[in-house]
Amino acid sequence: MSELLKMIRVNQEFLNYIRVLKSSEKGGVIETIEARPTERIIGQRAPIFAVYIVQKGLGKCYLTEDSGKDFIQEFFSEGEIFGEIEMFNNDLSFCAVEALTDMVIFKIKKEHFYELLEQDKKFNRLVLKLLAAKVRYTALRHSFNQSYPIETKLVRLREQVPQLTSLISKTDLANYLGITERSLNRTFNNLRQRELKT
Amino acid sequence: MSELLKMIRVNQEFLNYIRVLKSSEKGGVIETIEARPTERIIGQRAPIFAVYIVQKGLGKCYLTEDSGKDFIQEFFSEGEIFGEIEMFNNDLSFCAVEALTDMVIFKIKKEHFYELLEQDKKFNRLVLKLLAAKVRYTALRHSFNQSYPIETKLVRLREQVPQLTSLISKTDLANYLGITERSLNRTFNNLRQRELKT
DNA sequence: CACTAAAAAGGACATTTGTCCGAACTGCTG
DNA sequence: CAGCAGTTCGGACAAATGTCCTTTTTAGTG
Repeated sequence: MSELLKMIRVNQEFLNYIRVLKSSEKGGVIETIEARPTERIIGQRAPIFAVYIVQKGLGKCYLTEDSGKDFIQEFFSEGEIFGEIEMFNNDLSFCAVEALTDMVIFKIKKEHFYELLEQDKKFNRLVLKLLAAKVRYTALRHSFNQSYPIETKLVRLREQVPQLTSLISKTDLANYLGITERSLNRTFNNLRQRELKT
Repeated sequence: MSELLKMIRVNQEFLNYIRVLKSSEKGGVIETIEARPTERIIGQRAPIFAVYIVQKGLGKCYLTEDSGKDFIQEFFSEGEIFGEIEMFNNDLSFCAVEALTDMVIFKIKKEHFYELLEQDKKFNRLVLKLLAAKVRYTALRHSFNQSYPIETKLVRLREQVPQLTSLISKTDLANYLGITERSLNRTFNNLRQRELKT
């Protein structure tokens, strides 16, 4: 469970297999692109023509509500895929994806993605698996987020990611937790105070 | 989007196809079971040996946090599948599923589910599609839930499900929204007050 | 129809979180 | 190093939500 709730998503197994494919005779369908920090790779409500798999670096997947608030769904890193959700129901993207560090990303065009799904059993199975993991992760996170006070959430994050605040800006952290920066700061202070006393 | 955020999940397309399968020569692998209100179909943290598809009735999928609070992930009705998430990663179930009304449910054992995935392209595609829809739904709901006050959430639900309170108990509603019953009542009262004034 | 036990609702107060804005800090530039 | 612009932080107050427990309602039962 703790593994599953990691805030920074990775999928080494999938990445490995993409690399295998890339160096096979069919590897031509797998392109490589790069992105610099703050660069937007896909936009919210945009039509999607390819899936993307993170090879290196860190990105965020977030959506902007009508109220103007941003909510971060996931931070993803090595092996995480995005754009695939939209492929299956021909939907517009519900998240924007933006680079936080320099990123290197595999890109597979829609038609080739479909081909792989149909013709490559292992690929198909890995995609099923990763979708299931995303459902599970998203559901558990939602439940956790609703059920505990901010302080508990922060403590958990820090346990997972010791370099938390150096990796991720406070604004992003607040948007990931669905709270304001003010509340985030306050909670950090409370924690610090309490830790000093012991 | 409004369609996607329906609180009571259905999947007519999938149900239709299961019915087709059921009356095909391979239909033997699809069993039918029934459940009465309050009956638990799968338990939290239990190993799962089959997937289930709702044919009729209403159920809830919820998980109990360490704190003792219940959080309802979904209400599902016709065509919704459950137990499939656990199949792919060999996990224990993260939700319990319980009947709210009389239910009729298709049941497909693990090994037959795998067979179908491998041998039936259409089935495979439908499962991919439905997993993607679940990710999308879960993600959008989480974001919405974090971003708006209780009142907004309640108003939306009532628009969707006019018979809201007769269909679903207040306790369940509160657990679906991740709030206490007290807050739910208060919000209902506020709404009522305001509506009387106009 | 009065009486009671159980369930649902609501009052009073505490706590948490958000909003608004001024104070403190940072990194430039002249 | 003074002065300034942009950014971050935190104080003061407001609003939302939770906790606890009493009151009210409901649905039986003799």
